[in-house]
Amino acid sequence: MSPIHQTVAPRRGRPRRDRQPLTRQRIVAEAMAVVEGAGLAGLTMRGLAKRLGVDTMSLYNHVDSRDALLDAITGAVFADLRLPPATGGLRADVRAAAHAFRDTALRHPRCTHLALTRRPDSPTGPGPVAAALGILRRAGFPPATAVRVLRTGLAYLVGALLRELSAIPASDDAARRAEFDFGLDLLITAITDADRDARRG
Amino acid sequence: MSPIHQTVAPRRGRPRRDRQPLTRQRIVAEAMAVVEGAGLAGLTMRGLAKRLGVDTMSLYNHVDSRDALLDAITGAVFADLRLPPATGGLRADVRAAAHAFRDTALRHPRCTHLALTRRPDSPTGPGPVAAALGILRRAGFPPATAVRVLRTGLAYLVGALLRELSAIPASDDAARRAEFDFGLDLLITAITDADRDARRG
DNA sequence: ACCTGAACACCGTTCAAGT
DNA sequence: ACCTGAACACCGTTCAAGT
Repeated sequence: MSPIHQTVAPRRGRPRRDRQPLTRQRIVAEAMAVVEGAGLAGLTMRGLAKRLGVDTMSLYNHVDSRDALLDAITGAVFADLRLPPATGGLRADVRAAAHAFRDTALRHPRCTHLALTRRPDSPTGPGPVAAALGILRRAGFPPATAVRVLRTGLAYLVGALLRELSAIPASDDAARRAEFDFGLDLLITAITDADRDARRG
Repeated sequence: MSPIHQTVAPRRGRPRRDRQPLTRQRIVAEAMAVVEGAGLAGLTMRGLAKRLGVDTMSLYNHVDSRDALLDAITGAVFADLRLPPATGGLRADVRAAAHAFRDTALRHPRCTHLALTRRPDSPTGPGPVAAALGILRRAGFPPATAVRVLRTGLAYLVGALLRELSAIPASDDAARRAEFDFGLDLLITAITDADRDARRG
């Protein structure tokens, strides 16, 4: 970032902010930066193009529309989610999965807010969903029940994170974390009890 | 609605869609109808004014901005929420409160989606919040715990309804209702168990 | 007090033309 | 294949003028 290292290659024609070719990936990354900095309303195709040193219409060679760009941001948020390897302990694994989700959310709060509130229902890619289902299946839940338990957990996650993401400027991380864990542990206890009951009877 | 009953009073000047004075309430009600019919993106100040038979700028005598109008819609959605009188049974009362919330949501799905995803954190007016806290306090939860339990329940509600509202065209009401109740009962069991444990130790 | 029209400063996107 | 500029059909909102 120091100016000393800013060796600018000679340019022909109109000055550009950079020489890298425009790609879909660069567009999405820059769009995410704009959303994090200026909010969703601050993301315009014209402003984004200017930041990339490109004509507005060039964006449309890589992205169908502003709406498609928002979908791409949503995809990028969830692509960032990685669940840790399962240990076999139901409580520990559910906790770890929920915290991995929360960590991703806190890494890009505004983009995650966007991702969680867009229509397409499945809030995560197939990878993490399969992993989370695996945790519940290994604990002994039959397939249909595992899906319902997972959906219940996702509902809590989405609601809790939506609230937390909106509260980020207002309250400190430790308080928000305690709040998140209270509800999470309540839910996990319900899940483990349901699991125990299912095994018993 | 029948044309027979459309007795149109004589008019002077340019034809108007109606003669009622423009009020904030009429603006908000019409805006909600637009959102339900055409989605949030279909709500424009210009289009809304046209529907009300009024110049665009007249809206600004009653509403500060489009954003303020969305806040007003959010308020109207939650104003529609009424919790049934509590019976004293924790499970029955929590169930009834959650279903009252869901009923309101299903009455205006798109406006509720808007309301649940807007930044302001408290998703309900003070009335229902106090009532819900009362249910938990009467069950024996100390004040701080009651607040946390309530927030956990609200997180589930918000997440579950957001998902359900997006699924409305796709799946039938009975299936969605069963899905909602599964998670709700799981959560209520966790709450009643925590309550029992708190009373015991 | 409430309503209006013109004007301002923006938008996303289509299209035909460039390289 | 990718980029560009002009143009189209919109936006929300300010402001000064009407009643």
